[in-house]
This record gives sequence, C-alpha cells and structure tokens, in this order.
Amino acid sequence: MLDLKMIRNHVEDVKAKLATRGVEPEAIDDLLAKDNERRELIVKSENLKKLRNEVSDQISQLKRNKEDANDKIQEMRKVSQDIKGLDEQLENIAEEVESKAAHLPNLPHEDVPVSLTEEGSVEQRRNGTPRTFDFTPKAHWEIGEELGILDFERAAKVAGSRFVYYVGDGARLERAVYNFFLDQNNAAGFTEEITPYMVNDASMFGTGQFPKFKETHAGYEVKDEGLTLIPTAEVPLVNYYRDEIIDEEKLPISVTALSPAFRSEAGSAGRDTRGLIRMHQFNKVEMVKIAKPEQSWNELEKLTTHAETLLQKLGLPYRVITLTTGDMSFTAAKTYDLEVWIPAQDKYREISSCSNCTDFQARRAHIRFRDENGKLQYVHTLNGSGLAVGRTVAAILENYQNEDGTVNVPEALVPYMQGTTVIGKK
RNA sequence: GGAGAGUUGGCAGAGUGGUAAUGCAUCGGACUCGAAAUCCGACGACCCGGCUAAUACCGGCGCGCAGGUUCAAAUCCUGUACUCUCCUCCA
Repeated sequence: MLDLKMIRNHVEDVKAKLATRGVEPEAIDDLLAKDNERRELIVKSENLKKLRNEVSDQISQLKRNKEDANDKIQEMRKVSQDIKGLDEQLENIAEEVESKAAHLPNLPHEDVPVSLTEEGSVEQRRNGTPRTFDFTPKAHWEIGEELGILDFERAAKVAGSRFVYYVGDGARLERAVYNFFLDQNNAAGFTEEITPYMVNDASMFGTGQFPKFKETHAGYEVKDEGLTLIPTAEVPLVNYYRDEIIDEEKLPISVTALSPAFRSEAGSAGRDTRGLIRMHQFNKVEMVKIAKPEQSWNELEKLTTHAETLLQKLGLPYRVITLTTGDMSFTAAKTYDLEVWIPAQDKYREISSCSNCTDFQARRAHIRFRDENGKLQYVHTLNGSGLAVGRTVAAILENYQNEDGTVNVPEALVPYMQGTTVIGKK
C-alpha cells in the first residue's frame, strides 16, 4: 500500500512511476478526489462531535445541579443523528478510498528497467556454462517417468493435471534438495521456521495478495473457513510480524521456511503443461528479510547473491536478470530473477525471484520499528526463493542426465542421498 | 464440538450510564559536588483530521473487535475473535 499523504504531495511523480506499471493516471486522480471527499466529511463529523462533547458536558452539569436539560438533549438528539449520517457516508467513502489505494502497486525503484512487458529486462550476470551434450538431452519429465521417479499420470487420476507424485529416488531427491537448501540458509544466518500453510484474509492482504489474488482466482480458498492455502511461504513468514513493533536492534531479521505453495495458475492455460515447471502444488524454500529502510537495498543484493550460491553449489548454470517495471509482482519495488539453465528447452527458466518490497507490505501489515529518535517507522520487507524445489529437481534431472537415461547426483547432494551418486532404474 | 472465566495506557490495576482512578515506568524540576532515595510537576498507546517550518498547537478517535440502545456507553444489549481452565475428540 502506498502512503496517501505521499501520493497527495507527489501526484505527478506517482502518476509517472505507476504508468510504467500499467496504471492509468486517472486512477490516481480518482483516488485523490475520493480522498478529498473523505477528508471533508471527517471535518464535518468531527466538528459535530466536538459540539456534542461540549454540550454533553453541560448536560451532565445541569443534571448534577438538578436543573432542566431537555432543550439541550433535544438539540443533541438531532446532532447525534447528523453525526450518524455523516459517519455512514464516511465509512462508504473510506472503503472506496481503501479499495482504490489497495489496488495500486508499489512504486518501482529508479534502477528498474521501464517496460510494460517482460521485454527489456536487464541481464546482470551469468554463472556456469551450459553443458554441451553429445546426445539429444531429454526433458525432465521424460527422464523422470522412464526412471519411475516422477508419476504425473497417477497424480492426474488422484488430483488432476499439474500435480505430481515423486516416487522412490525422486522423493529422496526432492527431500535432499530442500534439506540442502534449509541447511545452507541456516548456515547463512536465516532462522528456520515451519509455518501455517493456510492463512486468514488479513494475512493475504498484509503481503499484498488480496484483493487482486481473490479477484483473479489465483489461489485456493478453503470453503467457509476464511482461510487460503498459501501461494508462498512469504505470506506466513512476513505476517508473523503483522501488527507488531520490532526492536530496532533485531533488524535486519532473516527467516526461511520450506512449504508447499498452492497456485491455481489461472490464465496459464497451455503454458508449461508438462513436467515440474508449473504446478498447482510445489515445494519451495522461501527466504524473508525484515530490514530498516537504510538497509534494505544492500540486503536485496545479499539475498540475491546468497540464492545464487545455492545454484553454484549444485553446479547449475544460471543468469540473473532485473525484471522490468511491468513484469514485477504487485508488491515489489525491484526484483532480481535467477534463471536456471533448462537444456531440453534450450533456455533459462525462473527458479528464484528476489524482491525488495520496501515499506509496501509493512504499511498493509502494520509492521514497524522505533528508530533512535523514538519515532515509529515502517520496516522494509524482502523476499526471495531459496529456491523453488520442484524446478531445481527438474534442472538437476536435465543438466545431470546421462545418455543411458540415468542421472548423476550433484556432489553437494550425495550426503543428503545417503551416498547415492547415480539415480538409475530400479 | 460443549461449558465457564478473562481481554482497560509500556507494565500492573480500579472503574455497572455523565465521559478513563491509582501505582510502577517515562519526561521536566527541586535537593545533591554528582548519583541514589525523597519531594513537586507533566505526559498517557496507536491512528485520523485541521493548521503548519514543526515530532509545536487544536480537535476527533480511543477500554479485544463489530454492531445496537441512549442527549451521553469501559459500563446496558447482540454478535464475534483470541487467551486460559474443564469436558469431548484426536496425531
């Protein structure tokens, strides 16, 4: 959520910046017009409330002195009705203002490449050289199905499309990958958490999923319970601090969690219909940082380079790109995507997204700290995948495949696989 | 799922219709070489609005939350969330 006062004071700047994210300037004018109406009503209502307080005091005095207060009581009866009417109007308008404001995305950082589409993203760096195969590399789903470690067909029978069973060494590999990530994150100073996988509406609003998430049916809500299956552990990790004032000395805070992520993938019909790339349920190890404003940009760099070390240690080639204004998620001010090499597709695919959400989520979720002057300030929140587990497994299967259909286990994972170095047919 | 109790400022804790006691803490002052203790005084969350150079000032709001009754609600009524205890159920 953007600060309304800030918008009021920097109208043209906000319009220009949000235009790069596809927001019509009229949306801002609209919001401010409603906000003016709102503030006018506040003044009217508060003036009447002041009057009521004063006269009530007089009534109270009169009653104490056993004097007649009927005139004043009659007068206040009318005033109270007026207040009620004004407050009802006010409530409606305030809701409109809130709703309009809640639909505006975060302001992009000035470094972010300006583009309404994903075209124009800037490659920051590459690491590792994609392997040259002396045979035609297979897609990971082919490898997985032939080895009997991924079963999409039965998952479709039991749940539907975009679900999978990991079986045997497949399940062990998935578990090895996320345990490796969690251990690495722990070693890098992240505190591990196991969070709720269903959250309430306030939490979904706090991290910026609601209201749009709801409107576009991007996820799964549990009928009649007011709960939503988390689309990412970012939601419970950040909302842990919702409505709290954090001790300044504790910042920056770094937390990490493995969780399944549930996404309806509405609007993705026809994209990545096979394999592990786009699922309704997938495991992800998420990292979240809560930082002071002056720390957050440096923390974003640290978060990103830490995620990169995970890919480096697994020996997977990747590149880092800066997303464009139009391609970033709603809450982000700046996002780096890590893209891992997927041989069968002959391209890099997103495996991590690291964002600084500045005070955008903190304002929605009311997460603050008291600075050295004793003043309350909103924290900055950052999140990054470290990493998407299913996509990592896909990348391992493809990058480490052998001509005979077996797959080597990356060295870093061998201890996590109880010494298994090659996954073969059982 | 059932029954009961509780939820008041940073903390503790009064207050059953007239508009939030008091204590601790905090801030200022006195005393002191200085500090502690003591004494005097002030402030009362967060938020919103007005006026602003302003974190100054004025006002609103504010007793878990949301409604209702009333000229007036922490106090009465309804609903609801959470916490604790007991029962039930369960991993």
